[in-house]
Amino acid sequence: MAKNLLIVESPAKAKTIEKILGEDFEVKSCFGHIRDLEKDEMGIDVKNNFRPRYIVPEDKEKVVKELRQVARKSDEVWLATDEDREGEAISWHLCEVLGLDPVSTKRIVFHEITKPAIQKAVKTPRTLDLNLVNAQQARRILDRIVGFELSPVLWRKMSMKNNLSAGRVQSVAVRIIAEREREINAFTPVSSFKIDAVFTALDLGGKSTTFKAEGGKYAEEKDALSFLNSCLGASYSVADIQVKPAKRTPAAPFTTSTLQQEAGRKLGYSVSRTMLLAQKLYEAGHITYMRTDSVNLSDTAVQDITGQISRDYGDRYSQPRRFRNKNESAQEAHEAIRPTYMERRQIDIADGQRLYELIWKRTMASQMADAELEKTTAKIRISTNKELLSAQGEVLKFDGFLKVYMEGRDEEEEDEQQEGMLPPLSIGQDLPLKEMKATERYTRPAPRYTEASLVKKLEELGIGRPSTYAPTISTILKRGYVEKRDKEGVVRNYRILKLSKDKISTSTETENTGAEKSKLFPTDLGLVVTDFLIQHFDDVMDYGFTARIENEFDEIASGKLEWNNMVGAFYRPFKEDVDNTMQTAERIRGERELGIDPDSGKKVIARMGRFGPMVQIGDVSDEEKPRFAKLKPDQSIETIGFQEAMELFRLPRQLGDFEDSPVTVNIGRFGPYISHNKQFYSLPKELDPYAITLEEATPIIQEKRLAKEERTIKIFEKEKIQVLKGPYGPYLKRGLRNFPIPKDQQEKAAELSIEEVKKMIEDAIANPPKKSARKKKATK
DNA sequence: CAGTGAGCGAGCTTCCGCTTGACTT
Repeated sequence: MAKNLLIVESPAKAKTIEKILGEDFEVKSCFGHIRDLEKDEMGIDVKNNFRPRYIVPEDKEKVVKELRQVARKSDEVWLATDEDREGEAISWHLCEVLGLDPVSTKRIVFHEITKPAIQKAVKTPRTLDLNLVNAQQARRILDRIVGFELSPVLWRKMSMKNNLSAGRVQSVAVRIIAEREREINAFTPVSSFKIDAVFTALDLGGKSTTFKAEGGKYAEEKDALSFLNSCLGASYSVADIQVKPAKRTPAAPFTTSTLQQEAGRKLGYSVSRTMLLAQKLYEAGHITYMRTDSVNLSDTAVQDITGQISRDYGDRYSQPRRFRNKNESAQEAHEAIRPTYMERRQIDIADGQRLYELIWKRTMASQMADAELEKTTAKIRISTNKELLSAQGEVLKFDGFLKVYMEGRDEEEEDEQQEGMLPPLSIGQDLPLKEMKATERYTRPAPRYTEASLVKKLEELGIGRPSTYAPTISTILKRGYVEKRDKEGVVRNYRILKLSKDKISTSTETENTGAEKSKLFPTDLGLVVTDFLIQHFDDVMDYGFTARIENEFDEIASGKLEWNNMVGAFYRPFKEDVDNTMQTAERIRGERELGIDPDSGKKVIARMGRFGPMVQIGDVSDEEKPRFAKLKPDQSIETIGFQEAMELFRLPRQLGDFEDSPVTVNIGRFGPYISHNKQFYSLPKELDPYAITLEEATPIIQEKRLAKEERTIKIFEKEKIQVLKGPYGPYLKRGLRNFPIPKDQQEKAAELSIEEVKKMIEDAIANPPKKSARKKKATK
């Protein structure tokens, strides 16, 4: 048995370190936190100065048991958890659980897993920083208080009884989405007319080529038109040329958040997919740790990278750089995300190759030379007019880092101006005009968030940590506060005024606008809950809340503040808000009045109901019962109009009784249908669900029933299994699902026993058709 | 693919951050 036990957080790290340290050390991993607050009564003894009650969670018992065994047999235990607040706390919990003295136990840290770094760390151990541990406890306890006090408020005040939750991170994440949505809803596009002209000139080879120049913007069509009019009969010449050098600098190597953003933009991955693949790459030893907020590269890594650049592209392309973190809250326990060996281009993980390549390129580019450009601006004079047109061109003089990598762009950063090449021009040169246009362009609202741009925003606000970005998004989706979906655009007209061959013509064109793919939309539930939380807990919902408490955690870490005092100062007013809200606030309904129903004279309101967003005519206090209608999936309490709401009450329609049971028409997920006696009959396309009568409906029911009888071979009433005749032979139906009958037994379908049928269904479930086979069919 | 939508009240849910497998469909 080794003399020393060294404990790290990650098992992948443990393996490598054990090789480096040799026989004197046994290296074990604790798999992150090993203790957490008990769930009963928050796990906090509020009256006793917020004394926390920690327990070892069930899934960590095995790990702790093993660590205890090894620790007992070792002479000395070394704590080598990550160098940040959480890591320090994990080490402290290890002391508590393993019976080590927190004042004398050896604590070491390293930022890279190389032989010299680890040997140096072992030579210079320190002891636990208990102030830092206390800062972590304050963080943990405060998050528990916020989450476990706010969530029950929602359970009490929301009529929807699914498991709602609120917390310092998730609730602000939903708020960001909600506010963007309202910004978009409130946005009114303003149009203006942008002038651009196309000229012809000779290129370097003496061939005729065209280039574009831009003019001014006009708010009104008539002003744009009068400008074009003023250009009739004009001649054009180069008034001025300016050439300026410019450069572009590579982006820093990846952190968790930038990797998630870039993988989203370039590969279309969700943040959880990115993290899943990155985890695989890390475990296989291909990349450094994937949950980090540091842009730092170790010295050995920089050597490896610059060496690779020189070999691949020559010394001119190599330019070692140090990147600094913008974000002060970065805790820098790890390096940036980079390949462990730059010479490795291909990896054996099929799914991970594209992500690996992205990381490889970004890492290479970060240590490469700037790209050098030459920007040319030419001013073009109009003989009949004082205005100048401006043409811009860009020439890449030296590609530098662009040789391997170009950072992707978010929608909001996109500018419409794209710079191409300009032909050689000289001052005074005459330019023949090919055409000039004034195109109507509309202002656009800020785009909805993608998963990755939400992560970016959260990081900017200092909310959440690399290990929680992906889980936070999963949580707000799972709770139904937010949905990820596409939105179809709407068609809009725009005007074009064109000057060509000294004549002006006008036309109206159409464009599709507002279409979005895979974006985050708030649900009515998300909007209503966010409003409620802001109304009653504006401090916690504030975008600056996390930053403010982080400052206090830092003060605790530096010994200037007692953690219990800090938590107490937050708790007292917060708890008062919670108690007041519990007692006084009404049920959350998110109510909006839409108008008055002309038939009954009663109020029409949209609100949140027991089963989700709904419209209601009248009130429960009225003599007559109120009428209710559920909103369709694409409708929202926030935006539904009166007419649209009233439409919802046209269905379902009761047509009358048939065979002593009511016949009802409605529109379902798959189109209009009739329901009768718990059976559904779809409506032929030519029949209008709003106009169909009982006389028209009954034949449909009878026909379908007849057809069904003809198709039925056998029914097992008790088990609700049917044997049916299909176009390809007999098959089984249980509930809504169909199951095949094996070919050799199809002939005796009518004689099948219940045991045989049940077995067939079990077999079919156990051996589902292969995915690839189904996919092929679907794509055909 | 129904209709439900008030309120009562068992017994349930919930946070953030650190780590991976062991599960099922």
